[in-house]
Amino acid sequence: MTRLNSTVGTNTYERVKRDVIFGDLAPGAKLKLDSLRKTYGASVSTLREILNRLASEGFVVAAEQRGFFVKPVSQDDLVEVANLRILLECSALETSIRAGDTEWEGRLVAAHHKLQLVEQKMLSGDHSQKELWKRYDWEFHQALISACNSQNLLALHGTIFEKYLRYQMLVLTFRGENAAAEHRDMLDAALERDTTAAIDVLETHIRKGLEHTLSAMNQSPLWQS
Amino acid sequence: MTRLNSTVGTNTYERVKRDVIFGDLAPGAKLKLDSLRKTYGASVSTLREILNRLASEGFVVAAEQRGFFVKPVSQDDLVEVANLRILLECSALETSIRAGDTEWEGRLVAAHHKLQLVEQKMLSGDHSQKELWKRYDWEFHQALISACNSQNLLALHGTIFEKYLRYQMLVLTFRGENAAAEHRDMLDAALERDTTAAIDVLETHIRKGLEHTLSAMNQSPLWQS
DNA sequence: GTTCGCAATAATATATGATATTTTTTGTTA
DNA sequence: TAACAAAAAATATCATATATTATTGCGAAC
Repeated sequence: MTRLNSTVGTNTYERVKRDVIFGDLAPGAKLKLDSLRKTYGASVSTLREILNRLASEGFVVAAEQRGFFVKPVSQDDLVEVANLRILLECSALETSIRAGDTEWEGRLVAAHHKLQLVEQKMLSGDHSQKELWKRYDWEFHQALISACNSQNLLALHGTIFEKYLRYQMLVLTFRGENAAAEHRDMLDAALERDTTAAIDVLETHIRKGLEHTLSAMNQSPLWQS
Repeated sequence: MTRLNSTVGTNTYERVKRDVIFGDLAPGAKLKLDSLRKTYGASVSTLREILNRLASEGFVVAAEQRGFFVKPVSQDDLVEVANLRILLECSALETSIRAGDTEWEGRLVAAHHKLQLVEQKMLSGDHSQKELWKRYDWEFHQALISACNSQNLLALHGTIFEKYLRYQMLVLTFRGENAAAEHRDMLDAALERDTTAAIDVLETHIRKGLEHTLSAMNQSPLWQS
């Protein structure tokens, strides 16, 4: 019973990636193959396949002949990632609103409903389900752009979103009522097919999230690399 | 004497990637590990590392338990790639023109000079150096956006550019005087810091290239997947 | 006679442990 | 303290074993 996925490689890949994104593997940390072998219970070659994949996605840095490291974090990098998320997600949102059909609207309200429930819970003080919250956040944003008709764009956006998410998980804070309101506004604008309004809210949403994360990074001198 | 790069992995990676981009490995072809082992003279594990990397970059498709395939081509995919190139390259060009210094201008004129020389040669009938031409084309576009101040953006653009290039190599045609004129216009606009003009020419440049490639694909029914 | 289902076999992919190379650390001497 | 050699640790690569998928051949049913 090794999850639903069949191969050791795929399973371990997801575990390692999750551990990078959620900070269980610290930024900049050396990834010694032998240690990983013990931690994840996979062979060196299998782990190397995984690390190579993660390196080309940018979650890991590969240094020729000197092994692998968790990708370091920096404020500059965060700004780059946020700007890229704005560029990709806004562009995808525009075509998605234009092309979205009834099915799309259905996905939208469904995703927002689930997200909104968790957000309410967090607003009332229950911060126990951060991972679930972030998953629903991802699903909502994903639903918004899902009708953009470009697999390539969706794939690129997916990785960028995950990189952005990593920074959010590192500072571990919740922007509360504001973020929830922005999500509501985006849903409304999308259903009304008000492209410019939707894009506007989305850009603000990301920019505010960026500032929020940046100032949280400034608070603790850990990330000042 | 195995090139300048040290490891077998890196060298073979570049060879395989080149063979995908230049069509020596046909779109959709099965990549049997044992055959590859003979062709490239690297072990199966090393090759799997390479194919995993190429898969996450989108040059190869990995099918769980059924191996690897060269990424198929299609007109839809080409359109996606071209649109993504427009999105990324225009955005990068804008900030690059804004932020570029004298060093940047130097890189620009140097890159254009080299490109222009090869283009002249091709215009006068000498089509013997397509690979060099494409390399200079890449270097020129790269130089234009090199001052955009985002490693993340440059990396993403790099891969998209290579995917676009692959389609151009598959149809193997030369757009001639027009493309050369557009390159000249871009150089001029960039040096004059005329952002909108530069972006305008760039977008046209890519759109015309797209149409050119699409119609070449329609000519031969090979790519009608 | 053809098609379908099913076993046996071959081909292939995945995963592992062992070996060769390279880098890093340690310890000794000038 | 610096330079350098030897030892240790870690990476890169390979050959091989295991698990999965694809193919072939055969017999039963239509």
